[in-house]
Amino acid sequence: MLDKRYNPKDIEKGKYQNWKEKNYFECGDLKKRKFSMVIPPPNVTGKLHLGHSWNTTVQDIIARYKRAKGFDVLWLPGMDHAGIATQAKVEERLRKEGISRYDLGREKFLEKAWEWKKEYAETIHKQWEMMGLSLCYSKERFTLDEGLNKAVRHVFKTLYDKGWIYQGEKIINWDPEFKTALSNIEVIYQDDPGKFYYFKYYIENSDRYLEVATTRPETMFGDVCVVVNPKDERYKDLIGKKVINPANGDLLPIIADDYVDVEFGTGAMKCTPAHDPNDFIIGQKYGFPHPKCMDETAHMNDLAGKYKGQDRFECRENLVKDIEKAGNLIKVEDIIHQVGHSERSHAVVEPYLSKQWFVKMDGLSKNSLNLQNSKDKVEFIPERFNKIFTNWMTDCDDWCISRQLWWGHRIPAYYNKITGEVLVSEEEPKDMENYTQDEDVLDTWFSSALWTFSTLGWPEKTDDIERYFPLDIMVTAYDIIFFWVARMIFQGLEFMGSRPFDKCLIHGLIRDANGKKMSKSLGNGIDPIDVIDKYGVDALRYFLTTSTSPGLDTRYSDEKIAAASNYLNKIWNASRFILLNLDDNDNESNLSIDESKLDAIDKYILTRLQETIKNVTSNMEKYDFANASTHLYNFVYDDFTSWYVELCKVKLNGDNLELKQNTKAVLIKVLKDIILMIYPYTPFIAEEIYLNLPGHKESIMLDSYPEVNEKYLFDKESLEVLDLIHMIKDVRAYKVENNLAPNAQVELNIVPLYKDFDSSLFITYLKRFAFAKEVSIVSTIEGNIKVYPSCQMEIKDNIDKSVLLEKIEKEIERLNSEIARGEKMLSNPGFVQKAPQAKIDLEKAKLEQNKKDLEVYLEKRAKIA
RNA sequence: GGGAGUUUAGCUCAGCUGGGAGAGCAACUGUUUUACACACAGUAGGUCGGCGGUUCGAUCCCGUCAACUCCCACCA
Repeated sequence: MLDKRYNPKDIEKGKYQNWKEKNYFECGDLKKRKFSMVIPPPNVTGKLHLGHSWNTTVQDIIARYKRAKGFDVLWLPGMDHAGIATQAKVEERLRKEGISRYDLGREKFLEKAWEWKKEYAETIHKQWEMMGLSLCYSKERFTLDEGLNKAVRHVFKTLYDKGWIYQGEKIINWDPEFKTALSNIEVIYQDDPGKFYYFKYYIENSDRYLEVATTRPETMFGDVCVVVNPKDERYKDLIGKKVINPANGDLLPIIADDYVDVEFGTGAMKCTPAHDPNDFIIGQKYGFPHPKCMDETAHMNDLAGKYKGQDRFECRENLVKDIEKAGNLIKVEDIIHQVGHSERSHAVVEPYLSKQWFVKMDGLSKNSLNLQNSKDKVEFIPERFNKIFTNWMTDCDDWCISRQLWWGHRIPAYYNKITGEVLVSEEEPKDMENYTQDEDVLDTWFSSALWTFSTLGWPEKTDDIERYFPLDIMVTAYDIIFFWVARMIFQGLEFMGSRPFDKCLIHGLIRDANGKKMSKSLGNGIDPIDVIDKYGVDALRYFLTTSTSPGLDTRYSDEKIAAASNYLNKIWNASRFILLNLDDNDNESNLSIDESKLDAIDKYILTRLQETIKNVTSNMEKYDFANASTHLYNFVYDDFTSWYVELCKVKLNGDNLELKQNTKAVLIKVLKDIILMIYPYTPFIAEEIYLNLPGHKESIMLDSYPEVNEKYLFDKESLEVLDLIHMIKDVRAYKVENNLAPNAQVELNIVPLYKDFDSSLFITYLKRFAFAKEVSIVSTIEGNIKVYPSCQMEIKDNIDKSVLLEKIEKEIERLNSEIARGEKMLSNPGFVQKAPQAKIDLEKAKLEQNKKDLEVYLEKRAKIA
């Protein structure tokens, strides 16, 4: 039997281990239709946050729902080695012990990194368990495991042979802290305060000078020329002459190029090919060299003369001071400008000329765009994210994939020690002694991009690939559409020849109560574990998946979790009440519904139940879990606990044993369906209640999702019970209005409006729930009248005529305005001609009813007056 | 500079293909009614951001303006 209180901690205990041990999470039943998903692999860098909880709960709901719907569900778990992020953490840990990765050397360092991975994998497993995720653990993968490495090598080699992977010397985004190249999307631009320095560049052998402005004076040591616009009248005569670089006295030619904007700054631009992508293009165009003035840690090199060894910002400051002393500083403007920072280290990214590996994007993106224009496209939910995806695909730069790190897939390129020739090969060359392997590793996302099929054993031809690829759905937040979703799509297309998943369900980010992003530095992060401790995991899961709208961000709030918890408590207690009413000999068979004995109230709840199953299911199918849950919530509160369970108490306390038994059967039936529908959201409480129901299976995980049953749809009885409910409400309101106690006794008269009106139903329940001393069936009503579709009701009282008249007057007024509205609508030729027939009929019926009601009230008024 | 999203009750948000706006929390009144005070019964609260258009009819469709948020973009 259920405890008096819903206590999440107690009921969550042991369930997960049990499910896991019984292999309920595993897939492989070939008799069933397959449904497959892979988890977006979390980084092995730390604890999971609420964003993960959200993302994985959505998937768990899908997995559990699909299993209950009879699918063979593969939900593949795994983790990401997260190159830069993890390496940074490991290095940080080492630094605390006073050692650097270079002290250890590559091999030893990697051992440390694997230790780290092991440690954090354990943490992540624990958190998955805590969240109740029904993952197929037997299929678990890691982005750096042997199989995935094989896939990576194969992909690299294939694309290289095709010419779609190449090595090139380009300006890339350099992270001077982690000393590695980054891809464009790993750079975060933010508005930083900066300075715009205006310097005098004297014309050679002249007193005249050119004003040149820059935000990065330290790069002046890498300058090769000054560029002006050929149309710029101010400088026309200077083109071809030379100016003196105020940083080092070098002579720089003045050249002309359209690229320079006459309006911007001084109209004269210094050009540093090795430290700026645009300058690089200009440098190439005019055949300038491209000297670098910094080393890989963004410290100045030989070119910077006396500033050698200084950090770039230190050099900037010193250099400006020196130029000022020399009288060549004109002014300094404070500006706010966009500065690129490394996504991981947050260091200011240095555009830097460097030899790196790239993935050529034009062919891959064209294929993806074609896919999205075909009927085989990946369906984004919500759809607008397709546009985000295709916009990005339409013009994206080549993808820089090499990273100067150790933790990751090492690039399968080998350089001949003598000739320097490059050999790209999936396996080490046989004469390895003649080769050295490329030192670099691949961008983490290179392996993540293959996650949808490499995890199934590709490039081997495995049964899992055959059965589970392509995946049915991918669930992820919108912030990694470019990093991950896009790359999975083009790689899936390239190597598997099809979209990697049919649908891509995009959700938002979780924010704090004020709408701010949760972050460590702000200290506004919420640890899922704390929430679980306080409210239980079911409440957290329910909150995460129901108080959100597709594709939008959501705010965390304690109140919302508390509300979820209250809801679960409600279900708990309703279950408890129902179970308390069972006796020892009740079992599955004597609790099956006898349809011939259903009364109006049973028919009402069963009808509403069918409608609810229909609405919930259709929303589950659309992956709209918020909407689905709302339908269930309303049913649970309004129809089931507020009315049906309350009304049933009459029958349960009565002495009609047959009726009582059938009522219990209906209660159990409705409760069971509710539990089965709430189960994907809140598996723990659902399992606990489920296991207390008669005729339960070994676990709710083995039962199936409720289906609509046409034989439980009843119109007339539903309508009558609805009227009964309205009557009870009206009587209650009447009492409040007249300062009567809630349980004050009243006398009621009822006029049935049709022949087979079930008067005993109304009498019984009005007595109990409206505290009616007496309910009489009459043919006409003298006093305080209320009108319903199936009957009229009078609350007998001795209010004086004037008050009664006033009330009737009010009602007449209301009806008149309703009738006026209806008549206006129906006499509008436009409406009658163009509105759908159903709407016209509805309005006509409403008008008729209102007219009828008005007549009743008018008659009443005449009588009293 | 381009693109997307948001704007509905005091707060957080729903509102499904256009046909008289809803929930949760908060507020107010009442109730220890034998599942639940984590509850029940009831009440109050909204020119659905502004303007214009389409339509018989607009919170919903179109245009425009405003505010906020986010993404993308090489302006030195």
